Amino acid sequence: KVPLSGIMRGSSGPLVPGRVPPAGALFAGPPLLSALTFPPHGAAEASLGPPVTRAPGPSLTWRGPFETLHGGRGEEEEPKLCLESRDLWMEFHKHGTEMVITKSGRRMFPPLKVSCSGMDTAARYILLMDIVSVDDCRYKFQRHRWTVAGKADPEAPRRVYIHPDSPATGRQWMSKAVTFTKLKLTNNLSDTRGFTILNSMHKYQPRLHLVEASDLLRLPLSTVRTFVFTETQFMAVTAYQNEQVTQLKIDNNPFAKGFRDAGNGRREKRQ
Amino acid sequence: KVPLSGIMRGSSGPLVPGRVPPAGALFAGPPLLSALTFPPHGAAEASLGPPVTRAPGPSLTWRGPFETLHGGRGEEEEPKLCLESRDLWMEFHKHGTEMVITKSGRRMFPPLKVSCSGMDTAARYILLMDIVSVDDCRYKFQRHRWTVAGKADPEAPRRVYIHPDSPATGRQWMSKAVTFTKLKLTNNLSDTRGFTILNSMHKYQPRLHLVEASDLLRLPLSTVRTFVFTETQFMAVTAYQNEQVTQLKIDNNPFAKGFRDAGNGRREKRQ
DNA sequence: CACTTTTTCACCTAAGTGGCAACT
DNA sequence: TAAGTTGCCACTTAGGTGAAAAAG
Repeated sequence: KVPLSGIMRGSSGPLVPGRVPPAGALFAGPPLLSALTFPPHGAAEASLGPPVTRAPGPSLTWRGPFETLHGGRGEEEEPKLCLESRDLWMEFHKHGTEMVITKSGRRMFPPLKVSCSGMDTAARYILLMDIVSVDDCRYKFQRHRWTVAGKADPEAPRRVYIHPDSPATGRQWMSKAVTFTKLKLTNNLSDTRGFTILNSMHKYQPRLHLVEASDLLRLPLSTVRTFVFTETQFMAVTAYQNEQVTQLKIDNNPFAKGFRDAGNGRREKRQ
Repeated sequence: KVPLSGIMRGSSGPLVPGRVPPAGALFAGPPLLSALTFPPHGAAEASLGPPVTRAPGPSLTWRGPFETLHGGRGEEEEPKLCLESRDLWMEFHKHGTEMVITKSGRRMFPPLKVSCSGMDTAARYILLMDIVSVDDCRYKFQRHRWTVAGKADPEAPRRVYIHPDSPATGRQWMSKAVTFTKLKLTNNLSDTRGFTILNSMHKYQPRLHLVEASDLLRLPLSTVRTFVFTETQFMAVTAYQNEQVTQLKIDNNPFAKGFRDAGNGRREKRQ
């Protein structure tokens, strides 16, 4: 039970053989930066048809523009990401998920959580998340409904969140569900902490990007696979609009336990 | 004030240009592992003379065995690490610093904190910490004094703690003090979490190692510089022995505030 | 016995919640 | 006004303290 290696990396837990420290040198510089500047909604999805704004069926998974640069890998299995806690996401989704954004940064709830499969156990991967706008509209919430309230505000600076376990081997990614709890949302356009900047009252779609880090030497030709779970779409808000969404947050987020009723776990409907 | 890059790495804060994600591939495997298995106290310091067990003067800084593998860099400046909070360390040191070790892992207090200078702003470095025994003795605390109580117990498995910001550019290391707060000490020989394993009632010396990661391709020939601050030596204990040390901890560690007296910040001396 | 280690505890820090009043 | 945003609050989780008692 003693780890074979005596090397530990700060915040990422024990460093067993295969668990590796950061791979900076090859990652920096213009080539990768551009490779990581994933196309915005409009450009990226144009070739795939309009976005599924309301998703009645299961999630849509599609590939990014770089995937085609490498041909098929023959009989090799394809990496897959499966959304965890899908039931909870669907509960929110059917009411219209809302995520609070604040100046100081706010986590998402639920957090995006995926289980991985089909990866090359020995290959090294980087897992990224970004959030793109779903459409060109600004919304308002009136009479218990979201309605379009005009054209979208200017797009905020694009940010990419690299999962802190990156890079890791396929074996490690597949060994347990991967959670993006630490990602934070803000409406502060001049944020310097790397938080994801969104416009309030706009609709967004989180995306995950899987980058094969073994190909880092030949970036930006790396294989990049993009995964989209439409049931994770949400409206960015500075204060909750739909009180059914509020109640779902209170009922399911441990940090909001203080707002639950003692007995039945339900709060009296106010007003 | 807006970061130039929109890339953020999970737990390590914003990823500005030059702040890079992990560099795994080149880091794993036998060559580096052996390079990172720094020589134990006895072997490493043999050529430099006996360790300074009690340091009346300023810290001693010396270089590791790999440093000589690369010749001098001509007129280039040499990297330097300067210990922060030296006054506090000296307060502890003059009484004989003690650090508690537990099965579940305990932080150090004070934490090792250094400011960096003289680095190549563009080069990439990894900063490591390990803790080596100062001598071959087991100690006991009797009549308010530490005295030798026999020969040292068998050495615990050697562990190395990689600072979570690693690797980063010289510019980044030099931009603000670097703290090793998250390192944890344990006496659990079968620890699987990568904590640093120590023997209770033995004397230890923390060390910092600066590795030029630009040379990763040719490890283990990399330049490694080792820095030792003798005023950070400490005795590993499972319970504090010297009550003056206990009082210094209570007075200075925010987490121990509950044991401070309300008024004067001093607790009544018990028994 | 003498000495060291383990466990549990009250008390803290640090930070994630939605409510709400004040502000724009 | 009406709609949206901000700051502060009580409450929560999560985890870092030494004390004290219990155990070895």
